[in-house]
Amino acid sequence: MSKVYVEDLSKHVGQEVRLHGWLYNKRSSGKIRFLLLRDGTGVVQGVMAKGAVADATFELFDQLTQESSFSLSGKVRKDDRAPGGFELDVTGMEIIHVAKEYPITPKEHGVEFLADRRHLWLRSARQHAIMRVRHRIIKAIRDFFDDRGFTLVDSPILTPAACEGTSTLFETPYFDLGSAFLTQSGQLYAEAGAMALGKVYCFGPTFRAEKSKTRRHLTEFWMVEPEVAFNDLNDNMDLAEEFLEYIVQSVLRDRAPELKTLERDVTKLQNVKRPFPRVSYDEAVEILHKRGIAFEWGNDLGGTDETVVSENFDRPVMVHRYPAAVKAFYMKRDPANAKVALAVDVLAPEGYGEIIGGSQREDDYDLLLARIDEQKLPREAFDWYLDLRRFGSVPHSGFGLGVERTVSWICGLDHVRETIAFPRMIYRLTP
RNA sequence: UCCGCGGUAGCUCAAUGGUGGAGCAUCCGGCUGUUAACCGGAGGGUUGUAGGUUCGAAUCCUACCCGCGGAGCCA
Repeated sequence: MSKVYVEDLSKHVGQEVRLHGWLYNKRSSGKIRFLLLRDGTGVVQGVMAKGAVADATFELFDQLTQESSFSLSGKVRKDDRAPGGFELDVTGMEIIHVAKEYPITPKEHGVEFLADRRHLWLRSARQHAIMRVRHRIIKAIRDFFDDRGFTLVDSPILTPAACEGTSTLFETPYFDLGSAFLTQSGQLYAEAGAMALGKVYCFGPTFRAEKSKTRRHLTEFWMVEPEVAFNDLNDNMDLAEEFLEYIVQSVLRDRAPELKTLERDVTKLQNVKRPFPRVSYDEAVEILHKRGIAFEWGNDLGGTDETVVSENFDRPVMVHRYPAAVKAFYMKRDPANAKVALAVDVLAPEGYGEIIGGSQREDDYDLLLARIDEQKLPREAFDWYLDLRRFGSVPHSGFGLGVERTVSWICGLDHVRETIAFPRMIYRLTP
């Protein structure tokens, strides 16, 4: 008898197969009994009628508790009544482990209760779907860059100092060298990589010790950061929109059942095609003023400001040329207007906010050094970074995409805590 | 750090000054096509903690603890 997974049942109609999994739920109508087997690839209902299986097998049903592990053998039957399209007429069952009373019932639960049991919560259909979409997004990210000649250059997680000098970092003792900090961005290292390999990306976890308490923040999150030598801001925006289109269309193509489980309105995702609207910060401020928002030129866009701007478009919008004062020291100023930086943020639709932040980098040694001094950053820490402007400096650009915010947007979630298996937040370090 | 909301059965909630309830989960019984199955029955409580007001507090007051959401910061 062949050992199969639920997702492959369509290839075994009429055959006797064996499945291994966990009890998702069971129902009984006396002499006919139904059990839902979950194996990680899907859920299938096994049907047992008294008399059709050995009495000993029929009675095993009573011992099975929710999430008990067991194997089921039976004949695969196509059945339009089944949500997955197939059912199993059970011929045999073997219990592997009888689960203790399972805390997550098929009814509603609060976020704290579920978060405390995140290791079990992952077994439920919704979380399963989110993890599958997340994985597809990450695969799309890697495929996109790999297919376009980028080289993966991983940046260090332990770093000697702040990359941007603004965020609060996690600090840890580091032998005789004092303190190390968990990275908040791999960008500076990616720039070094781009000068060596042309087109690179780094992809890893990043850490922010800020006490943010919102639906868009985690203290540990994943970020992918491409960096390309000889790309200017426009090239950077071209890359960003092609990238996002590729991710969204890949998920739409390969994860339709999961999006359905999540009850995601996919028509909103189908719009995500090039070209994306590009508005300058000045134009974004105009949009805000037209909506009656008292926004002062020079400020950064807040969460609600971003939502208002993005509501004007049916796909991600790229806002470029922000006031230099609110942006990082390494961003190049616009030659046409020294007050603004050649920066771009990509705002996701439906109020999901900033999912990409990027810029053309300052490639002039003297200007970069002046910025470092202006922001009172320690020169020594950036000496290696300045080397990139001493030895064959070139125009270059890149951006960072926040994986969790992207997953949250594509899945239509209301909080990023569900986008990663074990979220780390200000008041949560477990499980 | 600031602002707002909340904490009652294992879970989700009701009870707003007068005998703490319901649904689900658990246990027992019934049902040959159930889809968060359904029907009948049972057990299950120091109402977050400490103090105060009152004849009487889940309910009103004070402090603290914990959580949630938002702001700032950012992806």
